[in-house]
Amino acid sequence: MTTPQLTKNQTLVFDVLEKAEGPLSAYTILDKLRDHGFRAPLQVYRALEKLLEYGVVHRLESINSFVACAHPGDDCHSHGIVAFAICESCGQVMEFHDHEVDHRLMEWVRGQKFKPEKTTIEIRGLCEACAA
Amino acid sequence: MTTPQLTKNQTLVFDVLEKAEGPLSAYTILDKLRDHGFRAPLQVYRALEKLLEYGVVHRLESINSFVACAHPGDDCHSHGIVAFAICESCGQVMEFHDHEVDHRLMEWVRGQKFKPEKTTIEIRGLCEACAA
DNA sequence: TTGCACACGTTATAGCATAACGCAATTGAT
DNA sequence: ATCAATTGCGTTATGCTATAACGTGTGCAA
Ligand SMILES: [Zn+2]
Ligand SMILES: [Zn+2]
Ligand SMILES: [Zn+2]
Ligand SMILES: [Zn+2]
Repeated sequence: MTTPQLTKNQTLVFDVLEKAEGPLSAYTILDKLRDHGFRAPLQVYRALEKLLEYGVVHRLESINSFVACAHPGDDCHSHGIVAFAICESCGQVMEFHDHEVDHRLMEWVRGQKFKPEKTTIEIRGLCEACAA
Repeated sequence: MTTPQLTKNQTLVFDVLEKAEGPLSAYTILDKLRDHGFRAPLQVYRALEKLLEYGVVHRLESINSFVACAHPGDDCHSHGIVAFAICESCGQVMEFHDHEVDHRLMEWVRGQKFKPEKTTIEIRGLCEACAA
């Protein structure tokens, strides 16, 4: 997916996510953009929808939040499943991928003749700093 | 986790999930139990909390739903990560696990000194019947 | 010009989850 | 037996997450 020129709202939402320390909920993004004229959740959700489509933002299903892609310009997303480690204490997110994991999962779905559309791998726990 | 005797509400919720064809949302469970005296979401959520703790029910993070464990009595959950394939057309869920996937993910977290608490693997797509 | 696609704004509503209070039953120690 | 702690339960209220439905304006191509 090639990323077209972002619109004004898409740029605002993306900038907020990029500058954030960790993942943000849609409503948190909304609050951060009230000064820029945002008034309603849909303004955020519509921008997020496009940013997700372009692959520059990821949705963390297990915490209903969104995060800027940590590998911009990388082509990893086109040939692999993205995985996340999420610290439940400080909110830090690590994005990674593992071809062997991808391969095993895709072997399994192939055996089941299952047609995958979107795969979620999220590990919640404590990062090194917080576990100490 | 050994499963103690379930309470009345826990039994009702679990029975609904066991008899269901696929995953159910908490509010769908609530509706199915109104005839049995359920009036409020908390009655469902409190039962689910225990059932999840006992490991007899799983939560599907990507679709905000709950499903009865497909491997009752199995000890797989104690030494591996559970994965799900969810058909977005018919709602059918396949629960499986793959030691190699577990191993690779745990290798990764060990390398990062990340302390995992709960891992989610969910593949959304189309089952064989629905993809045809 | 006309039709279409798209971004945007707004209001309302739907869907998911928990806080906070109080009561009753159970358990386990004194 | 009594008291305290724990647990389950019921209820009301609230908060968080997400989308439906309607209308506006703009740019572009047929
Ligand atoms: Zn990414
Ligand atoms: Zn941390
Ligand atoms: Zn299971
Ligand atoms: Zn299906």
